[in-house]
Parts: sequence; C-alpha cells; structure tokens
Amino acid sequence: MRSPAAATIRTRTRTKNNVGTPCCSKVGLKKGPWTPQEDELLANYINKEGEGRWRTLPKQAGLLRCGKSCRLRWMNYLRPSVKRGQIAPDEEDLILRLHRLLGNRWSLIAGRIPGRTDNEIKNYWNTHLSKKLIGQGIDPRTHKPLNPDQPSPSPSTGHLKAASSSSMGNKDNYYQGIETKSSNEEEGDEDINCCSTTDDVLSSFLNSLINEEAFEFRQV
DNA sequence: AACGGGGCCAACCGCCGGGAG
DNA sequence: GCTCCCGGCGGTTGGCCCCGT
Repeated sequence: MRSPAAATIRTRTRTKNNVGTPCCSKVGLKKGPWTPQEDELLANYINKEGEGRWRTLPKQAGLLRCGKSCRLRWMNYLRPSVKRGQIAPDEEDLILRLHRLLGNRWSLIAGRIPGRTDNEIKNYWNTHLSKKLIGQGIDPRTHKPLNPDQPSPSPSTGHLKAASSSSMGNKDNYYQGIETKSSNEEEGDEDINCCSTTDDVLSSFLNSLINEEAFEFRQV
C-alpha cells in the first residue's frame, strides 16, 4: 500500500550505515503481530537484564525478531509505565498545545505526557485530532485557519510564533527558539553543556511555553 | 448473511545523529 | 577526521474490526 510518492522520497541515496544491513528484512526473522509467548520472553528478559543492547537481545532472549522490533514492542506496549486506554481530555489539550509548539516531534510531546508513547500520540493525532482541527477550520499542520480570512488562533508572543511556525519538521526555528530562551535563562549560570542541565532547561522552557499558552487561552 | 468502506492501531521501514574505535 | 555501529525517530503500511447497506 506504500504510495508511489513516498516510495520516491524513500529512494534517497543511502549514506553510511544502511548499506547491506537490512535489519528486520533479514531472512528467518519473524515479522507481524507479537504473540503472548514472545511478549513473555521479551518482558522476562528485560526485567532480568534491563533495557538496551537491542541488537543482541533477541538472540539472548530466544526471540526470532530483530532488535528494533523488540525495542518497539517494549517501548510501546510492554513497558510497565505505559498507560493504556482512552486519552483524557486534559491529555488531549496538552497534546494540542505541545503540537502547536513543537510540530510533529512526537517523542518530545510524549515525553511531556506520562505513560503515553510517541506512537500512541502520533496515532491519536492522525486519527482524531487532525480531523478535529480540520472540522474546526484549522490547519492541523500550522494551527492556523484553513480559510486565511478567519482570525488566526496562533500565539502572540514572539518565540511562540517562531516555534509554531516551525510545525512540521522545521527543526531550525524550534531549536533556535530553545537556544534563545535557554541562553537568556542561563545568563550568569554555570555549565550549560551538562546534559542534565540542558534537559532541565528544555523541560522548564516547555513548561513556560505551556503555561504561557494556558494563560493566553484564559485571556481569550 | 454477505459485502464493502472506513477507522484504528500495532508494527515496519528507512533515515539520522551520536558515540566508540 | 573518518568509519562503523547502534539506538531513536517520524512517516507509512497492513490488517483487524466495526458499521452501514
């Protein structure tokens, strides 16, 4: 069912590592839905040995799957922290606001919503929220009115505009926004290169954006 | 009851970035 | 600096299920 257009895009020249390493297409490896037995093998192994070393994990665990497949199954389904069931209205609201800020950065969005996976959020967006926005006359990619005559619901602050205009893959503006904000916040602070510090900066930056957005919504 | 269409979601695919050697 | 390996990511697909006809 893969579309010709997508196939064309995918024919981009391979660069370094992918040459001759078919991963999941490797002969003899199982594909498709996971059985309860496979789930049990994977969960037992990870509970005993911990996450990581995905390449060698299938063999060690006695699974006929590629490492990527195991990782995906664990991350999206078997991990104890994964929350199953309906997306709550407040989660939906958060997804909408984060998507407006971050675009299709599903893993970043998922990182702000405890228990939800990037795959789940991506699916929910594609099946529910994008249609909902279209129904409201809003372009789900830009969060701007489909009809340009309508007033724009987009944020009014400068860095929010930059971030929202970065929707759908323009990472440059997004990171620019992060960097601008974090460098301001870090004035006179030490060691912005420490990873935990940058994580904190990113986290507080997102919080501030979310809170600003919430503030704006209240004002409207 | 049979069939077709659409929705939903788990899983796959291929690319990219970072770390190690 | 270069190459290789691995994990992670986002886009897309395949197939099951439900609902309407």
